[in-house]
Amino acid sequence: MNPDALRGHMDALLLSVLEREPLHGYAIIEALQERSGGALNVPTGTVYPALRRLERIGYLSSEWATVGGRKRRTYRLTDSGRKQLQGERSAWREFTNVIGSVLRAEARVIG
Amino acid sequence: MNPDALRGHMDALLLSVLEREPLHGYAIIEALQERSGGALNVPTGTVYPALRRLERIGYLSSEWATVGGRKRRTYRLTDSGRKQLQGERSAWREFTNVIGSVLRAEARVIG
DNA sequence: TCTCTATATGTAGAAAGCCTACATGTAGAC
DNA sequence: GTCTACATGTAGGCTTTCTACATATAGAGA
Repeated sequence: MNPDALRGHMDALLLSVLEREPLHGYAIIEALQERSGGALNVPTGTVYPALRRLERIGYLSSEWATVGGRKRRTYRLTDSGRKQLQGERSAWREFTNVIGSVLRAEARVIG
Repeated sequence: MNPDALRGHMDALLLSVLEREPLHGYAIIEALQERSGGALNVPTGTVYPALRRLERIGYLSSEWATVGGRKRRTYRLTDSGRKQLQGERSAWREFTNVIGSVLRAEARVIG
């Protein structure tokens, strides 16, 4: 998949995988792979800065934990983030409808 | 619609509106508005550079014409561009499937 | 005539976000 | 001792879209 196509949809993906339960960055990357059937391989250089950005905005909160001798920063959806996720979902539906309507127009006559 | 969401999909949109017939830039902008039900208002500063880029790549060819005293640069799909459009369409389907599968996963248990 | 709108193309520079590449460190298997 | 999986992070580059501006003709209407 063209990686640039993700632009502007990363937030929706991250908020979405955190909807069910809090996860740390590495687990988020794995969750994206699983849920996408292996299609999404988002690099760490994309995920970690994005998570920090979402926390700065207020959609996520984080706390450190040590599990099996390894440090994890676990992210959790805030109320604001949960609300935002709803907005992202409806924006996604609108987006696909709009682009889809143009791509499917093909030889159809408009007017 | 969040304008940044268009990133990476502009090419598909432009190639798509040129599939039926050659059009000049201004008409392309109008066609995008019509086909999207008014949702797509792509600024000239986006369209004109993008068209030149697509021509440089080889997906489009262009020629000048004068209609009603006004100069138009009319763009037309090349064979390469027509082929690319097919690729853009299947990439779009894959893209929506992948993102959609993550966004719809919600409370569903994976595994 | 003057003005305003629609038609028509284009550039410069900013903004944003995703990517590549690199840096660092622990745990456990072999 | 080495290699892989786990785990987080930064710096800088790259691409593309956007905003704002510049330019010009045609035609309607006052």
